[in-house]
Amino acid sequence: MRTSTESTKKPRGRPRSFDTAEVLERVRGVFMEKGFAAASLDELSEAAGLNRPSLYAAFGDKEQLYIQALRFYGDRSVETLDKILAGAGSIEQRLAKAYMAAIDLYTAPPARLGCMIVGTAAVESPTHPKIAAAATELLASIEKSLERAFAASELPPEPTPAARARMAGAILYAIAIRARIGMKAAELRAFANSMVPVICR
Amino acid sequence: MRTSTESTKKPRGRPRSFDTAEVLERVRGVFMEKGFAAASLDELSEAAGLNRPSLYAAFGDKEQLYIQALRFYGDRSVETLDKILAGAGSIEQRLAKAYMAAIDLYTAPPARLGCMIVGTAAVESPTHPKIAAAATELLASIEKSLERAFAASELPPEPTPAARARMAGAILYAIAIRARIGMKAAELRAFANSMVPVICR
DNA sequence: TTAATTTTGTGCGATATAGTACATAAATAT
DNA sequence: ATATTTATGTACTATATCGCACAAAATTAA
Repeated sequence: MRTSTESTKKPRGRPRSFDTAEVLERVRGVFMEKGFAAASLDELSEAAGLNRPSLYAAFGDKEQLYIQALRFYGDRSVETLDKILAGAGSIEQRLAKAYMAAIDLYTAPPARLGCMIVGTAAVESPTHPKIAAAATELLASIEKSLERAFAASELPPEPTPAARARMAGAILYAIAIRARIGMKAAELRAFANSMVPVICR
Repeated sequence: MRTSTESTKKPRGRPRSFDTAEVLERVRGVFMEKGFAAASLDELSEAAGLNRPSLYAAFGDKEQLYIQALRFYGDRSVETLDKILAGAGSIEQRLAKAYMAAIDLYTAPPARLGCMIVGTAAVESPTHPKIAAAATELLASIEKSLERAFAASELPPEPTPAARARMAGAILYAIAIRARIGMKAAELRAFANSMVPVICR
């Protein structure tokens, strides 16, 4: 019986010369720096290490490629967030840890590119409904993850877990924006740390 | 003696057939919908009602045109914000009013395009330093405006006016992002209203 | 009226860009 | 071995995009 996770089957034709995850990661780097529209397929295929026809055959057109890179990035981010929030320590400590990890990612040298969802997907949303849908879904996942953490915490019930999650999410998005516009990591960390007790009051 | 505000002098050659403010406003609409890179000069000049060479002569290249539209938008936004924050009512009421005005702007039909600074300028920042500089300046103006309002209020001094301003600004940016990704005005208003007492505690 | 000055608009050119056709290469199935 | 299948890479096409040259138009200065 064939399951969808059965990956040890030998494919029929010539084997691929690339690893999907690595290509999506490299492609994501170009999209993150330039945005969707300004990233040319020449740059993308060069960064990916394979040429345009192979890109098209494997991922479809530019929009589909972008969405796959976005989902790849977003899913891993949500996973990381979940792991940190499910870890040890007080909710304040875990939230702070999540912010620090996000800031590290958003300000990773050499450039401070922020978050792909907030930083480039949002711009394309009005003209690319599929990108908007993916971005909406990912932000919802992030806030669900935060909400679960608040719901499982011993905080007062009054600002509801959902309200706290919206607030914590808003701070995260603002951090991403500020990173991309040029704010340094140290300043971002100070801001995030100052917000943790406000959210967890 | 000639002052820089002396505008009643008769210019020398053929008079312009357009109003600068109106052109910048129309151009801004195109940039807001498509973003910087995806907005073509053909679309821009058509929306502006004048042809490309006139656009170039009057505003310079695409980047300069974008920056002028951004500044035009940003300066007016800061002005409006200042006016609302300097108005009557408690600081809570004025902050809420400022958020409601921003949400009206961000969700103005037919599309929900959010804020030009947060929504499109941030994306271009890594590749266009001049746009990054303008965006940084404008966000600083917004936060200065908020800070002045908090400093003049009777709130407890403990979260400093600057800290409150960073927080209020972060909420504003998150609203802009969520608007552009598709969140409805009613939901945004509920979120903003829930945040006002937290900021003004 | 003539010269000087600035704006306008048609049209051009160089470049780049998205997407694809087609022949070649590398693997498995029989 | 031969056929089948999938991936690769060169080369191509159609389009569109940015920026500008240049002549005509509209105004003021003299």
